[in-house]
Amino acid sequence: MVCRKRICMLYGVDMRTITTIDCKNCHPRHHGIFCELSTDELSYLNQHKVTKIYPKQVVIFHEGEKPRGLYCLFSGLVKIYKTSSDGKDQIVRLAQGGDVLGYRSFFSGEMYAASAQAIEEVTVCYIDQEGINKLIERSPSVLFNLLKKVCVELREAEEKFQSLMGKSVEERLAYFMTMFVPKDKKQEVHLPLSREEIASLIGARPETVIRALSDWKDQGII
Amino acid sequence: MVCRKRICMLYGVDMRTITTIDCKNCHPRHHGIFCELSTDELSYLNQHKVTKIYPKQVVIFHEGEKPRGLYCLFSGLVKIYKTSSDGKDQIVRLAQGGDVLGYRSFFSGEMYAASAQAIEEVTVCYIDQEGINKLIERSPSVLFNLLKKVCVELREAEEKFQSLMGKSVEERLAYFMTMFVPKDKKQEVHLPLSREEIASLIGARPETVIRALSDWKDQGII
DNA sequence: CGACTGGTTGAGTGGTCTCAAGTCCTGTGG
DNA sequence: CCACAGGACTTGAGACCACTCAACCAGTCG
Repeated sequence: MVCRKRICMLYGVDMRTITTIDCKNCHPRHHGIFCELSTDELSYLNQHKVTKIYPKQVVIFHEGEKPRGLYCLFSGLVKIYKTSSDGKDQIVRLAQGGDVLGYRSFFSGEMYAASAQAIEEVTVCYIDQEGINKLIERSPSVLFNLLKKVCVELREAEEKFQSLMGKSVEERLAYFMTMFVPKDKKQEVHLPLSREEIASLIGARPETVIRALSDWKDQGII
Repeated sequence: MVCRKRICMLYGVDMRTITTIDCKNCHPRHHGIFCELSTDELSYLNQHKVTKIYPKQVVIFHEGEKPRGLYCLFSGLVKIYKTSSDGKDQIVRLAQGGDVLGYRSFFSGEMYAASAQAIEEVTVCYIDQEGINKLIERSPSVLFNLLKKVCVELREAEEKFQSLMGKSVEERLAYFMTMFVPKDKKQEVHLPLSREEIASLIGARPETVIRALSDWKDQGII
């Protein structure tokens, strides 16, 4: 709360609260950790969530803060990043519609291990700790489904690690691109990321990223 | 069951069942996913587990099989590996005393994503699906503790990914070594792994691993 | 002894980083 | 409107790292 107020003051933005999103019709939810909720559980969630819009550039939560609830991303792009001791940011991953932010730290009881910043304007539903606890009390099966989903994410994380470890920058870049262009290959995609941000994300230098992209352009792939 | 019988037949080994390990005194358990069990829960686990000894080289479970229970590693070293379509093995990670094998697949309801093979003689406690289910029924808080622990593991997996992505082979090798020598630096460690296995584990070529190790030997670090 | 396997070393090649310079775009002030 | 500054983007040259391929060594097994 304090944090959000501070952000509003800092950026002088209107942190609008809207109520138009219905969890039942929330299409992006289906690939997040809340994909297996019953209609009853969904309507509970719907009543206890708050929908917020964060403008571009606004930080949703900071590394080191204590999690107070879950952020369920409806639309927009969020970058999750860590700030090293020398002040440089390293992007850990991106989150899109359907992703739930901060659930690792929320459930593990740790402080946030990274910060989250809106890259585009972001619409996000917030559920506080009390809401989650009551949801779990009402239907304990939610807990098992969460465990199931987190185990799947853990497998995916390890597979990603395994498949990218020791691979070339070009391969890592290709992997990253396919994460963001899973549709038609002919589709034109506007990436709201700088070369430097892409480089940070795949653990490379901006120059190398550019060279790979130029090569692909020359070969007509892009 | 079928699998274990087949292994016994294949390797002509005696798959001894011993009952000397008491979960209450199981020291390695404290850094695994069962670190937060109450004494009551532990004694339940103790009554429903089966302790087995797998000799060197024996495969504990195979990639693609359906998980039927959890393997709680007491002592010995296990390699977790995937076999690619061209028949080559890639080592995903190693498991030591205290690690629980196969819990991701067990809870996510998926087939095993990798195989597990004993590198040294291994002592492992097996708890079947029914045992786990009843444990969770008796004390639902177990489920929450499991979720908590898996979330911590997920964070650790992402941090490992982030810190090693794009790093040099030498750095990855150093990371791997510290995982196995967290004690005194003067300690002599016998690694029951071939150079090729180490290379597979850190995503490099055996020659490169050897060169790094030779360098360290020349510099007196090792 | 010869075949085989795992460990080790060397030479050559290609990929990635570093550093540096040049280009394009955009906002700003005259 | 233009000149300019600043930033992101792009390109180039050199150094270094890791991979590939190849040879050699040590031990084991038949």
